[in-house]
Amino acid sequence: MPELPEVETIARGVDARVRGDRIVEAWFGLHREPFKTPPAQQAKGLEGRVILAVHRTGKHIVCELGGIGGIGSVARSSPLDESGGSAEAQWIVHLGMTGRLLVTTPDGLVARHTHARLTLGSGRELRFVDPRRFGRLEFRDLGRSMGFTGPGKEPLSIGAEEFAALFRGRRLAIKAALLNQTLLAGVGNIYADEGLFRAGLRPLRRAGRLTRAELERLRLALREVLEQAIQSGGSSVSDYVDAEGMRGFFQLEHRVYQRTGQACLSCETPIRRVVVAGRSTHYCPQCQR
DNA sequence: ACAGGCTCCTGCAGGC
DNA sequence: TGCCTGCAGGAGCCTG
Repeated sequence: MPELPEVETIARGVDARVRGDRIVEAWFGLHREPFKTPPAQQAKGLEGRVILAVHRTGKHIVCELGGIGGIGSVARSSPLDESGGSAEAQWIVHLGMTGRLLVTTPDGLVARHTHARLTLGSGRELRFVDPRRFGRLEFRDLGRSMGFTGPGKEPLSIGAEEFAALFRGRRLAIKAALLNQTLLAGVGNIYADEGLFRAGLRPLRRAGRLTRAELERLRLALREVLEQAIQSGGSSVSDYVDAEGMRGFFQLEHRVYQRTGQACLSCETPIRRVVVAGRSTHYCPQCQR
């Protein structure tokens, strides 16, 4: 399940392969509603545009697109800033649980559950594959709507004060709060568990009851684990692969996630599993208080 | 306003 | 061997 590190890895990989390329043709499979923008409208909006940059916001992949027509936007001398600078449109991809965004050669075998194929000027294709269809695709014309900013704060850059403020007065479990994308954007089930373990905090503690010192441990632990995971190319637990179809390696560094019953790597106490906010949650009853 | 639960969807594992 | 059930979960929606 792609979370911040996996999405970051994919966005970087896609950016490296398609930046400056033009979308010649867009094809969308006719499925019920894996789309936030109707498929026909997306295809119409995408065709002819140059991909200026691809980056991550929370768990979303944002493709910044130039205008239709002239190649002025590619040929510009000043480099494009991360937010897309003079982009005129955006294609926003959320991978859900099982989504993949792949850059392939045109003759590459079309995987089952391929819902979108963007044919690029270079001849390559950008493909969206999503068996479980929890993913979402959205097109935004920036002349008509605001650029995508994401729902919550970025865990890699948020400061201590702002982080603490997110949880103040909240009665829900800290684990549930971490999964709430309108607070922090990008943390999912794996990194919530791993961050809480590294911070030594029990997932069921009420968010608003954590001390300032505990919250600061959590903020730093999350940042550390997310950065390490990005270094490793993400975690491949089910079917996650990057833009090239390669698996990540951070699953080898998981200390609690999906280690129910196994010895804690710090104290050898068996790792416990409980359900919080409908999600399996793994923790060490000895190390986490 | 907030919190918790249900729902979508498919693939896979486990049990009989 | 083959079928069935249950489980995995991000996020939107509904309810209390």
